[in-house]
Amino acid sequence: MEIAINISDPAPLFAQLIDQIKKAVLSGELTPGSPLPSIRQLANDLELNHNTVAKAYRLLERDAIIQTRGYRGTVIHPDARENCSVDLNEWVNSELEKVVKEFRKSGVTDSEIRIAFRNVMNNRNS
Amino acid sequence: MEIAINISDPAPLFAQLIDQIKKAVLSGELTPGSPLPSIRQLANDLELNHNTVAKAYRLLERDAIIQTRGYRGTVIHPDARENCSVDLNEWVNSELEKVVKEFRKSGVTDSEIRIAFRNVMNNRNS
DNA sequence: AGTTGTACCATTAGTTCAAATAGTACAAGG
DNA sequence: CCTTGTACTATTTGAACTAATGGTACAACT
Repeated sequence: MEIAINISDPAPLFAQLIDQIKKAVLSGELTPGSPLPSIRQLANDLELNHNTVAKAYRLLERDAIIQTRGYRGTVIHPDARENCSVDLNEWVNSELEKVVKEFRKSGVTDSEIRIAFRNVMNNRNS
Repeated sequence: MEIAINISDPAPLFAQLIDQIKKAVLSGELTPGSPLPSIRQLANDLELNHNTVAKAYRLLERDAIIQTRGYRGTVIHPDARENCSVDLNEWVNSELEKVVKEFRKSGVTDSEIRIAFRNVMNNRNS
């Protein structure tokens, strides 16, 4: 499979990686069980840092699009195709939009919302 | 009434102002109808910018703790005392905490939550 | 020995935002 | 004329966060 990273693209590199692998899954180029290049190998080919590739792989595995098997390498997840259309980020987006809309309607300042958000995010027990 | 601003206090100046006026209301030092110094006057006394004081007054009026009457000055709101205990910020905080907790439980990255939040806040139509 | 994913730490550059200051301007009174 | 609250714009300072890089290390397997 071919992966092309565009440095001048404003999208983050790890996000470009995720997008391209998802597209390859949706197009059928990658099917369940298909092996993916190892993190270090891909990082080397694309001239990226291994941590950048690892970040993309970590997120893809969380969304059950790939499966990492440790020393046995990484393959496409059995349910990859279905999970490609489940966008966790869209869910987060719409949930946040609901509460923010309520806040604004109640006259809460954007600045206040941001401060409250920062408080919550700094609480590891949330 | 006496207001003391502490520059070395990490709390923002406008927040210190709000706190002190609220305390004065709760202690009974300021009762409904009591006049407050004008924005420019208070700014001058405390050696603050008038915009900083105006910000505090704006928020106090939104929470119905003071009443601004334009050229007739500013006074304490009739329901000031009751409204001092209604903390809008705490409501915002707990609402946000609920959704963030849900996100984290679903494995959403803090970074992803922050990005989604930024998106929502930049949408004026939320 | 070499490879796998994973988990750290530190650092750099760039962005975004909050807080505060400064200045100007307006209408409505006194 | 002076004051009242209000509403802008612009700017500066500092903090916080992201993305990405670089480096090191580990256990488990070939």
